[in-house]
Amino acid sequence: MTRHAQDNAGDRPVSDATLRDLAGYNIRRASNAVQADLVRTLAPFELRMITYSALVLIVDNPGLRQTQLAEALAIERSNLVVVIDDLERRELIGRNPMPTDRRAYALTATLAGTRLCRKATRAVRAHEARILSLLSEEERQVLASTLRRIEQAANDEG
Amino acid sequence: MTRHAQDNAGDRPVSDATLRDLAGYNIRRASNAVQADLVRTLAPFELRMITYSALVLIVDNPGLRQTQLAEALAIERSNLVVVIDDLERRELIGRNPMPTDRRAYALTATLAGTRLCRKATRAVRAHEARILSLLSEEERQVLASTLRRIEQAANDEG
DNA sequence: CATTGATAGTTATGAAGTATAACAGTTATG
DNA sequence: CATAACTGTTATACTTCATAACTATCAATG
Repeated sequence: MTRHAQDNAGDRPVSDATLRDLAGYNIRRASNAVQADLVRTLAPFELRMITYSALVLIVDNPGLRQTQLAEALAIERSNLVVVIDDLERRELIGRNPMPTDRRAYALTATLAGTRLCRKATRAVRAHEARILSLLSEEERQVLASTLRRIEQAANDEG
Repeated sequence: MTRHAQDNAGDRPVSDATLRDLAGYNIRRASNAVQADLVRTLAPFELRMITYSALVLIVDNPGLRQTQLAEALAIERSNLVVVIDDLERRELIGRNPMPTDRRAYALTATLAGTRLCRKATRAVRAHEARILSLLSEEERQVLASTLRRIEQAANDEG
């Protein structure tokens, strides 16, 4: 594919130049690396990525329904159930009856849930500060905006 | 967590402002979206992401061993086996004996494999051109370089 | 050169993530 | 009121990913 396709019988370093030209490859590699690190950051709080994300959204959007939350997290309703079960069992959130709709639950964080969320978010921010220490504030802004445009464009393709 | 934590009993849009402040969240969302789209692009070639990536690396680095390939792809040796099995069954690559080491295989692409690789890469590039059409050439370069620095920093954390 | 330890590829297995279908209870609609 | 649609749930299967254990082979050391 690229210029230097040479015999690799010896232990030459493997060239991934073709793949490095692809944005999808670079995004995925970076995502995996950051993700793995985030998992370690959240482990002390006994939170997985999805559990943490759900908790944040519940704290920020008290009263939302599970269907809304699943959509915001871009996961299936059915897969959200165990996540909510976990958070509820640990009394970090509550499933409250909705007066207007007896099918749905209004999700709200407990005081403990709000506190844990705050602590975890501080840890995640500290972690990101280390990861992004090489980037200027402007570069971070540009990165965020670029990624959002890519996400948008990719979703529109479907 | 953020400024506007308001009751969401109605159907207000869900705010993910706290998570959007996190680079890890933005990277993951963009990665998932692009990934899903890439899967669709590769489907006509009956290639999955990992199978495609493996094929590219074999074409670009003829003669490399499976352990080298697994490391380059950042997956476990054991999980690479089925990928190589698939490519070999379809006669896109070959496991050749290594004269210097009878434990290892020298992986090489067949003519059909090289051709398929070229066609698939063209399709992926065309797909990326659509996804990235909103970005200037300079923005793409900046993105690639930024992502690589992040990947590097995150890996160094471990 | 024999023994010991490391390495390449493989297999089996389990954990985690993800997608689909079906169901009961409830709400909305014609 | 009857039908359709929606909410949360369960069951299920498929994919991805990591780990341990195994065979065959190579490398190193006494």
